[in-house]
Amino acid sequence: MELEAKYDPRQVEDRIYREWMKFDFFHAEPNEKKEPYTIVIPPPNVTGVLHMGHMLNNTIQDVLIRKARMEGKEACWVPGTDHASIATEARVVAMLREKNIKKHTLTRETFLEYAWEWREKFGGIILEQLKKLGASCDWKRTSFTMDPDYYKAVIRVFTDLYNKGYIYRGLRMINWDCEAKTALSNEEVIYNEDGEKATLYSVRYKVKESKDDWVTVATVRPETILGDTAIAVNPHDRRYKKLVGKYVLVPFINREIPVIQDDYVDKEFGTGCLKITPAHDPNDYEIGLRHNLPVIDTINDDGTLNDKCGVVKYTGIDRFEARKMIIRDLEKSGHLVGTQDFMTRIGRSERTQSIVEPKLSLQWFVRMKEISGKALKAVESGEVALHPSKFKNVYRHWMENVRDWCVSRQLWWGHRIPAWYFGEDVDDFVVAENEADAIKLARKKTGNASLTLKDLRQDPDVLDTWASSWLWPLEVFKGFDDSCYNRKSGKIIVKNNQDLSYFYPTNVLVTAPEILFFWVARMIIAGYEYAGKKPFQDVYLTGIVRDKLRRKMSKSLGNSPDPLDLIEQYGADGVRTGMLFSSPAGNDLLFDVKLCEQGRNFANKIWNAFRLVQGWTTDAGADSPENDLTTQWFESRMNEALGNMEEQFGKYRISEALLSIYRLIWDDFCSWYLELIKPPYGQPIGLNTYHKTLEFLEQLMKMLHPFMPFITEEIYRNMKQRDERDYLIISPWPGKGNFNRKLIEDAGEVFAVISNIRNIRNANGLSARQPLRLLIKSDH
RNA sequence: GGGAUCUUAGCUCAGUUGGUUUAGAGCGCUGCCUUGACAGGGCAGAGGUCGUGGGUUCGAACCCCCCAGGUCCCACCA
Repeated sequence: MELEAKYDPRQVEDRIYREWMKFDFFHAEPNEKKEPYTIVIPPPNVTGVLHMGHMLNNTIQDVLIRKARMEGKEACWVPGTDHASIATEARVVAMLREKNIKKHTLTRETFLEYAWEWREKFGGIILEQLKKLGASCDWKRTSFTMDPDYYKAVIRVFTDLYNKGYIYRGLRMINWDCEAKTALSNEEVIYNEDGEKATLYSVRYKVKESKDDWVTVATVRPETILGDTAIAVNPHDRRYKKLVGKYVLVPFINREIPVIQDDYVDKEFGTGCLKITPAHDPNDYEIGLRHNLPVIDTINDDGTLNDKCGVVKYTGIDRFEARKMIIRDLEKSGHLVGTQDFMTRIGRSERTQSIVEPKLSLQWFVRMKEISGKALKAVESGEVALHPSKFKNVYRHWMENVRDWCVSRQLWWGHRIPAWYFGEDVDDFVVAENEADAIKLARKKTGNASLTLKDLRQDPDVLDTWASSWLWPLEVFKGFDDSCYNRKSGKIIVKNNQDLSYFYPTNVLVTAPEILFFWVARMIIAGYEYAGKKPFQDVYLTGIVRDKLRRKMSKSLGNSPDPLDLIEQYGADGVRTGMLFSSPAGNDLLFDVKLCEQGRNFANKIWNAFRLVQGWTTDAGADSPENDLTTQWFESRMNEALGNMEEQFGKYRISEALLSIYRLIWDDFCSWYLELIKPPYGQPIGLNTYHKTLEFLEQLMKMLHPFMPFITEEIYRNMKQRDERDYLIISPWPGKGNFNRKLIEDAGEVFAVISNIRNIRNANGLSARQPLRLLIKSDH
């Protein structure tokens, strides 16, 4: 067989992947004779495309799952996608806008039809891309967070949490996106890094029944003045002692509001007086609660002022336009006493970029403190181990200060909240898994047995995406299936079905630190709450993929290479090793295409080593004691490296494990071993040495396979005649072999001598290229 | 403001409980070699008072304190 001197991944990778698929090597089933090894993929956004972060993340998962598979474990890597409610809805809205269709002109049903259509069209792309990377996922288990069973599970869990008292509907200060008309979680609000320039207005309020006494406050949001219900000063501020208890008048409308004392107020800031607008500022809201202040909500959902503001000319005007008008009017009326530039941080919606308004709103919340206790302990005690462990501190800090989780989103794409309203009162609702149950409950609650579905209105909102993805490790194994939970006492406990009891808890979760709280912590909570068990043993937190200048890779910067282009150019093997060459857990990865080039070069090096060995002829008489010694040395060296790799894998030091095998192959095998045993051109090699060399090559391919699955499989299949189903991907991981440290050390000394000879020859202009054994003979 | 973490060769990072590390790797750099697997190759070499200043110790890159700088997370000031 004549082999090309250049290894071309394009002629190998797709073919090999199809062969693996043909024999169903990726699929795993409960098998009591084998130990399970499970990974669930962090489900990418269903409409997303592969980016460099995915490449890194999924390469690591594939390395781990392939190694486990070779170790004889029942290796199950569950793939899937996330419906990603906000992100996907935003994309569908944008797509419709291009067609000149506005979302609000559509019914919910029509909009969802468009969304599903969109999903059908683009939903599979990212999974196909993963196949290009070589991901050996159990595709038969592919899940989607809005699959019918998954949808049911999410609703079931919501209902259960409500029944247990962990979910409540409450008036809370939330971040409001006036453009998308939706609540945002804190995590979805972004702040400009350096802060932003704003104007701080000094506005004076007249003290009631005084001749010319005024109180001056500072504000950057004069439009909220009309919602003021108090002025607060610090209790220790002597300047204002005499004002406390008096009333001042709100400009324009002359509402009488009290001057109160609260520790929150900073004496040093501005004038030391703070206007209190409970409806439009979180801190003011808290102060309002403490002092029983009325709440006057002056801003509509779309950001315009409403009639509660009390001034007709501002009603219906957008808040920023109204601000301008109010400033002009304050100036005219003599209330504005000064302005100054001021650096502040302005929150913007991650999706729409519009400025976020704090707003009081009825939303659904999960009481996090009550259900997160076990999850905190699990990480503290190491029952769930974070890698690197420095994230333990971060995790603890967050869990100890966890806030209630606002789970409702004013969107259509997602799991619709299973609450039904039957009246105008805040308590006129029921929570149930389905309409039939809802009617029953509503009849009971109202005492009206003739109530029908028509009398009920389902909550229009959907659940936060994470309220579905936190069930991922359970529901991919159908944990909330009808047959697997019991409803005695109205509570749900996941019973172990066959898959679940075998594959759960999973072994490791590989994900980004940025979603440690959104997702990882919540999965741990859900795991203990519903299965009574942790969802995974280890959490491997990857770094962020950055460019050479340490900038985060992003679409807007245009500094992110297209992963598929990279694969086309360097092969999946090359890209995988490129990603891994520099990515210790938790450290950011400074990506450089040169690393992929290094990976591709490595593939080529291996290919040529194979080409050399494959071209040899053999002769039983050509074996020599020198060659025997050489094979003994290499065997030792190889086993030493294998031990190192095992150790590194145990600590999730994947890139170091790769470096071990990289050096073993490049330096020890190619540069020393092959050079030492290489027969003179055209001459045969000793039969024994030859067989040993093939054994070595095979073991090296095994050790490298998790990292570079394609080229190793190709060589494995081609190095000798094999059975139809004898593939490297399922071949056993090499057992621990002995190694002779003395032999390795001695060889090191010998090699140093040889290097020295080479140097001398080099200096004398003699060829250093000739086979090492001739070199040694001629100089000794 | 609260917390975490980092600072080792030109770059990116290892250095495990302080003593075989006279401080290592990969890439880069410099020089030399090149018809016999591979120029996408081979060999060799140069490069670091381990951020600053103290301290503990027989001994510190490693432990303690101070300072300087970087990164990240959380909260957020009208």
